[in-house]
Formats: sequence, C-alpha cells, structure tokens
Amino acid sequence: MAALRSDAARSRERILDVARREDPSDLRFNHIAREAGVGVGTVYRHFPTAHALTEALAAETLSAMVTISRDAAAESDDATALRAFVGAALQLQLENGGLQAVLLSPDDEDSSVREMKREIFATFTTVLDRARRSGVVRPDLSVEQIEHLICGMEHAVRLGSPEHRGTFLDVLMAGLRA
Amino acid sequence: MAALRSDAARSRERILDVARREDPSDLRFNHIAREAGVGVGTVYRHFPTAHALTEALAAETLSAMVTISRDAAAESDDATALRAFVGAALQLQLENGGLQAVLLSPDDEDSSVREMKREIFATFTTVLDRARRSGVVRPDLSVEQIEHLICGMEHAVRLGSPEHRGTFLDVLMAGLRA
DNA sequence: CGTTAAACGGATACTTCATCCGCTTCACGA
DNA sequence: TCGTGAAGCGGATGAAGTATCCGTTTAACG
Repeated sequence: MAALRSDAARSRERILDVARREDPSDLRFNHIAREAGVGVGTVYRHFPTAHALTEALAAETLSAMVTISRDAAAESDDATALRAFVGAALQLQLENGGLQAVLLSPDDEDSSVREMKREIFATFTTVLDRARRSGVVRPDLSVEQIEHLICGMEHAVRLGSPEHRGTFLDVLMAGLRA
Repeated sequence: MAALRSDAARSRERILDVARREDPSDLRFNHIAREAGVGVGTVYRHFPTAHALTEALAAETLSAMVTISRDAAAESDDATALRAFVGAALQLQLENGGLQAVLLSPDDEDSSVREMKREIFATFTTVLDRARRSGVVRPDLSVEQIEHLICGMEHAVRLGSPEHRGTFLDVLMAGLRA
C-alpha cells in the first residue's frame, strides 16, 4: 500500500466513517459521498466496488477475530476452545453485517484481508481437529460446513432479537456434538 | 377473488410461469414482462409489488406444506412428528426460494396465503407442545425461534451444496433436544 | 515559489423502476 | 350476430439511482 497523500487519507477516513453507519448490504455510493462531504468520484476511486468497501470495513473486525481465535486456540479444554471460537465468530459476524460476505468470498481484493482470513481458517482447522480427536464434535463436519452453520445462525438471530444469540449458540453447539 | 377474464387469466399464468424460473430474491418486472410477452403494465396490474408476486409463487408450495404438516401432526411419536415437520419445512423452503420471505412476513396481501400460514403455524404449535410435554425438545424455544432456526439452516444449506441438507437437519434436531 | 503528479468534484450518460392513459379485447344482452 | 361498456393491455415516459470521465484543485518536494 503506497503512502497516501494527506487529502486522500482524510477522504478515505471520512468515507469509512460514514459507511460504518450504513446498511452493509445496501451501500449507496452517491449517498455516502454526500454524507461524507466528498464527490462521488472520490468514493469510487478509493473503493472501486461495493465489495472493496465492505472489505475495508471488515478489516478491523477481522483483526479482532485473529486475536480472539488465537485466544480460543490457547484454551486447554478442546470443547471449550471450539465453543469460544464459534461463539466469537457468531458475535463478530452479528456486530459487522458485512463480515459474512467477506469471510465467504473466495477472492479478496485486499491482501491483508486475505492474510487475516488465512490465519483465522488455519487456527479454526486446528481447533476443530483437536475437538474431533477428543470426540466432542461430529467427525463428519468440515471447517467449511461449520462456517456455513455459523452464518446460518447469524441469519437466524437477525430475524429475531439479538438476545436470542446465546440460546441459538447453545442450540448450534449441542447440534455439533458427536 | 372475482372471476378473471380469459385474457387476464392467460397473462397471469404466463407471468407466473416466467417468474417461477427467476431468482425469487431479485424479481425484475420489466424483464419478466418481456419474457412473458406481455407489457410491464400488465405485470404491475396483476402483482402491484414484488411481494405480491412472491406470495403467488409461494401459494402452491404453501398448500403442499399444509398437507405435509397435517401428516406430521398425525405421527404418533412426538419426536418423530417434530422432525418430520421441521424437515419438511426446511425442504420446502429450499425448493421455493421465496417461501422464507412469505412465511416471515407479518401481513399477507393474499387472504388464502394468510389462511394457509395460520393453519401451518397452528399445527406446528400443537406438534411443538407435544414434543415439549414429552421432554424431547428444549422447553425454552418458541415456535417463532424454531422458525428462525429453520430459516438459518436454509441459509446455511444455500451457502454450500444441497447435499448437506440432511447433515444440517441432523445438527438442528440434535441442537433442539432438551 | 514553481512544477507536476495525485486527488478531487460533479456533470453527465446510462440503467432500471413504476405509472399512467389511449387503445384493444372480452363478455354479455339484445 | 352484433353493439356496447367495462376490463385489460402495452409501452412511452418521468423519476430515481449508478458509475464514469475529465477539467480543476491541491499536496508534496526541490
């Protein structure tokens, strides 16, 4: 990432500040531009596509997820580690509405996003392997399938009240058991 | 529903035939009109909103769901009845991409849709009550929460391959258990 | 300061949506 | 069979939103 000119850096931050408050699944570039006090062209130059903007918004949540996933992996009890990981993923996906799309997207435009995703999936693979070996999870579920199940739970929570998160996480964890 | 004039009935069927083949979450009226060989105005007259069209498409699936839910309720084993109901709901929602929206919508434009939904939810309430009484399901889950969980599973299956439906249904049913 | 490349803004052309109304077709009674 | 009016049809059209392009402005640096 070449150093940004000061005005460019300012524009970028203004745009991100506004975009954070918008519905991640319905980013309107013209509207964001007006709110941010910049021209539409400026928004499109910084973020050529809606997905590029979603990725930029996801970057900080993703960085938190890296930390949390390391912590989960450090947990000594295999079942607890799995629950910590899945619970954190669900929580963060609920907090950042664009995260699901970024996690599921096969090709990332931003290379730091790609690297963080790689680490998260690698860590999860380790945690899941441990859980499988100690027999606390169905052996036929893949990392990908569990990610999809987490996205499904995110969707379910969004349909109702956020306070159902705990219950739905319990349902998922019980369902994952061998 | 006042009797339709013959040309109106023909237009309606043509529109529904085309719409059935489209992505239910992205119904483009102009496109449907062109494909169906009718004017855009005709599409809008028959279906004032995308939701009205989605409802019409959901009607036949909903009618199948009424039958299946009665069958499930007739099942003597409480746990089996619950699984039959949830499994059928998941299956039908996967077959008809617009069904989720219609089931979740609080106000239906079509009265027959409203009536079918009423019966389905009433039947499910009975099935769930039985399951609760015989202790085969967590007592703290409401009909609404379970519907949301089914929608979540639908989402999860759609993210991957349809062949994961069975596995994901198993995960959900295991998670629902007390 | 002067220079230049980077960044900016917003007019504009383009796409898609949904309405409205003059024309056509159907149903029905004579 | 035909006349009549209500119902239905079509697509031109204005509104709304998207993404690009290029003349102007601004930052960075010697």
